[in-house]
Amino acid sequence: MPRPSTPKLSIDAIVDAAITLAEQTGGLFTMADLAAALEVRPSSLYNHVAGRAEVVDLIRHRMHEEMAVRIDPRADWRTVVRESARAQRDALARRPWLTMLLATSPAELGAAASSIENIAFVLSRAGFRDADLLQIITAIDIVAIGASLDLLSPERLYPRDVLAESASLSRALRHAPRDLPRAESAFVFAVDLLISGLEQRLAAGNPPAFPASPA
Amino acid sequence: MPRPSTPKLSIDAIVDAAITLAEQTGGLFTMADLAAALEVRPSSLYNHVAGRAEVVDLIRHRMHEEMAVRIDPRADWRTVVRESARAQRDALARRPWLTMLLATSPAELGAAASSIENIAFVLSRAGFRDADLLQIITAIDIVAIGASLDLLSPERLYPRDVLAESASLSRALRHAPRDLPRAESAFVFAVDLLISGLEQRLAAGNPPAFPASPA
DNA sequence: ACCTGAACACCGTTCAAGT
DNA sequence: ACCTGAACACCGTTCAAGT
Repeated sequence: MPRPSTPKLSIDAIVDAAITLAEQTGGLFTMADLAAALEVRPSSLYNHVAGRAEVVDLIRHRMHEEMAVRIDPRADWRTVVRESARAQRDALARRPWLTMLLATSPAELGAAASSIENIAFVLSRAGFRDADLLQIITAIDIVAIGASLDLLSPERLYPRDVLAESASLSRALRHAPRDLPRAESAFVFAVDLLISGLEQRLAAGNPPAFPASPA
Repeated sequence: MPRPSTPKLSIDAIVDAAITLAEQTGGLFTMADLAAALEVRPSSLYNHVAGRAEVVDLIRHRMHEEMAVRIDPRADWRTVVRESARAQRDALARRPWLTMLLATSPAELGAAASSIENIAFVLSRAGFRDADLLQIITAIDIVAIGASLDLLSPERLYPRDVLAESASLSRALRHAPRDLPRAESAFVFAVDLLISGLEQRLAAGNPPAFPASPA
């Protein structure tokens, strides 16, 4: 029974199924699996999308929408930095294997632009130099992306025999906090370092060259 | 002429060719291409490696070796942090599309363990708490990995029409430094922020809870 | 021990045929 | 307009056959 009166497929349904599939299998989906999940033959998909690459693009677009945070332009800049890093990391952390899709995303940042505009506004008002704004925003990105990839690493990073010969390292591991997963607490720690560094930069009168830089 | 007196293939030759291929094509290699580059039929490869997955594992191992830095245990901790972040990012930056391989690497950190031991030693001697060492080391990782992925983003991130409506953002872009590529200067900036944050943490007497954390 | 050619299942994609 | 089945080129992998 080809061509039912009401279409079985839609772009949204395809993207939904692809994301669900990616979540279940851990990052890969085949057109065959995608078709099966939608109870359709593979060739039917091509009536709605140009190919697998377009499905990936659509997923990417969906993720960028998820990452757009509502930033209150009157909030404290520390809160804004912390919350935007958090929102971005959480969106990636929910599907860490898709981080790679985002990293290679060309320009696609239209959806996120309004939140970025707000971040830039808040930072600017807080007293940061125009010349630093892009770097600060990118630094937040870097930490969010790096932290979500870090999430793919196993909880125990070092084999036992390595630790036997590494006094400082094994001491570090023995004393590491256990209330949160390693990747989670490291993310919070890194963001706090970032904010603390920014505070110091503001306090130092916003120097053109970063004080710690030339060493 | 099958079976020449001297073998045409070796594991090292296969890994070398696979890396070269990955560099040229931008991250993907097929067994067919790999065989062709080695002037051999695809099936020959299976006399030396179990399959494509093992080649990927071998590449990963090679990269971890490259990332192991010689750390002078007597150096200043700031220098150590900066140099180890740099070494790790550069190794990834040379082949950014392989960063994903590293991110998912299970445990493989034997090769890097001695440099990490040295970093932990230096940080510990500088006065950082045992409970913070793993988080500091992971924060360095996060920035290095995030920065190398950032390298895959295009130089111009925001489409023109977006900028028209974003006053602060477009002002940020106009004033952004142009002496270095965006990804490069953002990496240096982020590492400097990290170090600056760590300095402040030391100066504050190494508080158990990070000062900036609860907000 | 190691290279080869033929074969397999699977992949993404195309397209004429149906309604 | 939209689903289908048959077909294509390509992929990773296996294996008996060669030396």
